[in-house]
Amino acid sequence: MKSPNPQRRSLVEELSRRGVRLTGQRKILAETIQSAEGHLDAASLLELARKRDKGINRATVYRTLELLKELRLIDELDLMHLNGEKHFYEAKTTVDHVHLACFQCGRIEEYTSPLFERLKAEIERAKQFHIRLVRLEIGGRCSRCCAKAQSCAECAEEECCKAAPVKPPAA
Amino acid sequence: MKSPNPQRRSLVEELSRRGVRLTGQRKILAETIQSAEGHLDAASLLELARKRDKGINRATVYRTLELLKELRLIDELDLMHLNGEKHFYEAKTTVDHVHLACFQCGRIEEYTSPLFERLKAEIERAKQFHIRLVRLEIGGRCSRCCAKAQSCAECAEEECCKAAPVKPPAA
DNA sequence: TTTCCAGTTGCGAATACGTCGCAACTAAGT
DNA sequence: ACTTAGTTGCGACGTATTCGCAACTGGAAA
Ligand SMILES: [Mn+2]
Ligand SMILES: [Mn+2]
Ligand SMILES: [Zn+2]
Ligand SMILES: [Zn+2]
Repeated sequence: MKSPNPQRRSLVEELSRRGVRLTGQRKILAETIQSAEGHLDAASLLELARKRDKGINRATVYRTLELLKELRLIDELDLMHLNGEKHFYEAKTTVDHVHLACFQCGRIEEYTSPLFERLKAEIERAKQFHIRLVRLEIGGRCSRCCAKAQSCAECAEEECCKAAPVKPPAA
Repeated sequence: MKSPNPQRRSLVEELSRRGVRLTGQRKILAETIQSAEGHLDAASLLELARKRDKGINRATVYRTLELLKELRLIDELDLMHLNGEKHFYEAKTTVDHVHLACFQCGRIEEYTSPLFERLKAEIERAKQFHIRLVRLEIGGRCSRCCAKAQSCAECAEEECCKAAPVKPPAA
């Protein structure tokens, strides 16, 4: 579940570079997001941040997430609302990635593709739309859960998910 | 803001075809969603449905949305949470479409592309992931708002959105 | 260094959105 | 018509997020 691409600068560096006031809370929150292995929701972020500063408040977490979103240093995700309506956050990576959420086991996978980049470029051209951020989220059944399923009874009026052979992405 | 592709059957037809109990409320809600010009949130759907049956309850709206989602007759959208955390709903179309939300004017545009279809196919193959539903949402500035902007001062450390010439999508 | 203040924080109450349990109701099969 | 499993209305509840305001503080200026 780790990001497929490294960030150029740390979130904290990026904040000071942009003249944002660097409070203790912001440093802790930014570093916590950056070093998290997965995708954090606001509550988990608060919990982790409190290990470093017991006093950090929930409102500050939300305000900081808003700030980082605005500055496009983090992305906000739904992850298919597999469990409640909360949102998840991750430090932006150098190249956008797709999120795949398995409805059966809840695992989240990530995927990048030149085809995704081409699609974005096409949209900008065709619609003359200036893209600021992109979210491609997919729900379904992961390979592991597909393999476990004996038949495709769960697939409901649809061709089996085990049919396709593995093949490397072609741009 | 209307769907770019027609549905094969009406939602109500689809419900009875699948042996779902057809209550008055479900008929009204399904028809309301289908005939809506835009993307409805739960509150708007309730309001519209109440024009036909004053008694319809909020809980029924949420339960029906859940049902229609499960049956994959509607899609759920965030539309970039331009205004609150609510979700939006629309009848599924024959081919998936991208949603483009303008942060400046709030307009929602839709877009389909063979490239999008190719990307989905690639993901299914490469990750052996059985896709059940897809949500590609993009936030940025629409062509109208790009045209209105004198300079790209708002674009913030980024190339201007007016640079690219119009070109038809190439699959 | 010390001063200063715009910007930030903690707090608790408020809001927004969605969910639940349960008794009353109804679609649809017999 | 009878029956009953599934559905609804209702109001209370839960969870995620926001807000107003007084106290605090980063960092620029003196
Ligand atoms: Mn990710
Ligand atoms: Mn959402
Ligand atoms: Zn799985
Ligand atoms: Zn616009």
